[in-house]
Amino acid sequence: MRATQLFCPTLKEAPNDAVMPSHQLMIRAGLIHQISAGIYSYLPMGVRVLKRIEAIVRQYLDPVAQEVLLPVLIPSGLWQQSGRWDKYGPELFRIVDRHNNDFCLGPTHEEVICSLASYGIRSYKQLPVTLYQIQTKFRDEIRPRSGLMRGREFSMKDAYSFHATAECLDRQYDTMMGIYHALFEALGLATTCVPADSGAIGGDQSAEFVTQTEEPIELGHIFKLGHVYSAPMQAEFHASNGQQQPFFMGCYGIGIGRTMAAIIEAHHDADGMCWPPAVAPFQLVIIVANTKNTTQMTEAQALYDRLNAQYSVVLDDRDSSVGAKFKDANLIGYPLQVVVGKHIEAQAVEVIDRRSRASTQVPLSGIDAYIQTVVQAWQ
RNA sequence: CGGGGUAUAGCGCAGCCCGGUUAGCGCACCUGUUUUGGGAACAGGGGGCCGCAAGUUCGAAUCUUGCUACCCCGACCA
Repeated sequence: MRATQLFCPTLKEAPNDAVMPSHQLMIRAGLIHQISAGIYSYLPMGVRVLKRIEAIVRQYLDPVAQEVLLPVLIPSGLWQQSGRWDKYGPELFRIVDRHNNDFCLGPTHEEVICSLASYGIRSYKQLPVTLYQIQTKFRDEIRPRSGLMRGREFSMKDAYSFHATAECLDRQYDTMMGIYHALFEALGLATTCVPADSGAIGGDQSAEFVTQTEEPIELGHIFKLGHVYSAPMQAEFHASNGQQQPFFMGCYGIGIGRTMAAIIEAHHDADGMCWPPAVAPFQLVIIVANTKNTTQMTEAQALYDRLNAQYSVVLDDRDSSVGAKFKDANLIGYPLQVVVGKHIEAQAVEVIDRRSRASTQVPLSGIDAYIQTVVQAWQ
C-alpha cells in the first residue's frame, strides 16, 4: 500500500475528549472515528488490526469449536421465553417492525443459540458441540467510556457449548480456560483468571480474564450456564435412556475491540503504538527520505515491489519531510521501518525496530534476507 | 441515574467577566517557489448558523432561561 493512497488521517494532537492512551492513539493514528457516545467507525488501519486479532481468535478456537453467524436482529418471542425480555431492562435496544412486532438488537445470544441447538442437535450421540461467532453486539450502556473500552456497539466473540452431562461441561470449561490464556498470550497480553459474579448472564460458575495495565481490563468472561437457558428455552436432546433432557450449556465471551484497546494500553510509548507483530496493521513501512531524489525513489519502489509480495508493506511515498514520516511511522507503530535515504548512494538502507528503537545499516543486497530473519524471529 | 465538566473551522485553543468593526490564532488543507534524516520556510488562498431554541437589548459568541450532545468519577460490563 502506498501512503499517498492510504486512508489514514493522523493527528498531531489528541482530541480533548480522549483520555486513555489507547483511545487517544487509536484516534491520532487513524484507526477509529467517533460517531456518537460508544459508537465508532473503524478506518482501514483499525480494520486491519481487528482482522489480525480475529484471525488469532479463530486460530485458537477452531480446534474446539465451529464458527456460525447468528442474527443481530432478534424477535422478542425468544427473549420472552427465557424471561429476559422483561428482566434485561433499558440496556436492551428494542425496535418495532412495520407490523408492530417487537425485536431487539442482540446484546448476547443465548436465546438464539438455544433455538439453533434444539433444531440441530437431537441426540446425545451428537454431543458435545461448541459453536462460536464473532459479531457486533448492542448494549445501551449507562455510561459508554474510554473509546473502545466500553461501547454501545462492539464486536464480541461469543461461544456456546452444549453437553449431555455436567462433567462434560466442566471439561470444556477447563479447556476454554486454557485456550483463553494461550490466546491472549498470542495477542501479547498476560491475563489472570479470577472467579466472578455471573451477573445478567446467570449460571453456576463463571470466571473473568483480566489483563493488568494502568487499571485492570476485563477481556473475557466464561460461564457454566447449566440449564439456566436450556430449560426455559426447552433446548433439549434425547438421552441414551430415550428421555428428553435440557442441554448443559457453557458460554465464553471475548471483547474484540476492548482487546484491541488493551493491547495498545500494554504496548505503547510516548510516540505511539508498539504493536506486537502478530497484530500490527502492517509488518513494515518503507520510508523514502526524499521523494524528489530519483535514486531513492527508484530503489524504494523496487524494494517495495519485492517485499510487498511477501509481507504487508506500506511505502511512504508522501512528499513531506522525513521527520513527519518518522513521526507517523512511530505513531502507527509499524514493527519495522526501512529507511531509504542518504545511504542509498552507498547501496545501503537503515532498518529500525519500532519497539527497541535499534537501528541497523543493511546493504541493499542483503535486505531481503535481513527482513526474513527478523520476521521469522517474531514467530 | 447521582456528582463534576465542556460545547467557537477537520484537530488544539483564545475571545465571554466588562455586549459594539468583517470572530481570531496554531496545526491541517489548496496554489506557487525554495526545501528534504526526526512534525521545513516564505508568499498567497479557502473553510464558521460561535451546540440548539427562546428571551433581554438599538445591537448577543459575550447577559438570562430552557434544551441537547459529548467527556470524566460512581454503580455495571466484553
